[in-house]
Amino acid sequence: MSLNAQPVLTILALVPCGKVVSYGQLADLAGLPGKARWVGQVLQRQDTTQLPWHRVVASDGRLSLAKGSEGWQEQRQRLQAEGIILRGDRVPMAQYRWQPDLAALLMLMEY
DNA sequence: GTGATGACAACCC
DNA sequence: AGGGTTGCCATCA
Repeated sequence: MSLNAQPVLTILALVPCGKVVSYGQLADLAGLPGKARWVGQVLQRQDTTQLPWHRVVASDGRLSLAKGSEGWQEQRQRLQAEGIILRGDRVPMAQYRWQPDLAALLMLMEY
């Protein structure tokens, strides 16, 4: 049986504007520790047009798309549009990493 | 079953 | 900072 991407998509939808999460962090929050790469596959396959897909970056703050590619540029632009200031080609994770608050955690327990 | 692939991550020079 | 290595794991050919 293949894994269910729903939890990942559900949690991604909770990431607030101006904040980002890493693939591994998203996997952890979805109750799938160690499946960071799989999260990447999900974002690539699913229709993310209604989700904040651009708020998912690598653990070191880089955008996991070919540097200079179309998608890379769009993600970069979207992040900046939310007030995120990139340093070089990276997002300063210490400053912008999303830390779910109590309210968010309670929401996660609902589904 | 097996090997290759990738929108990952943690190390180690 | 930049580059290479290793571990990881679902998919797919």
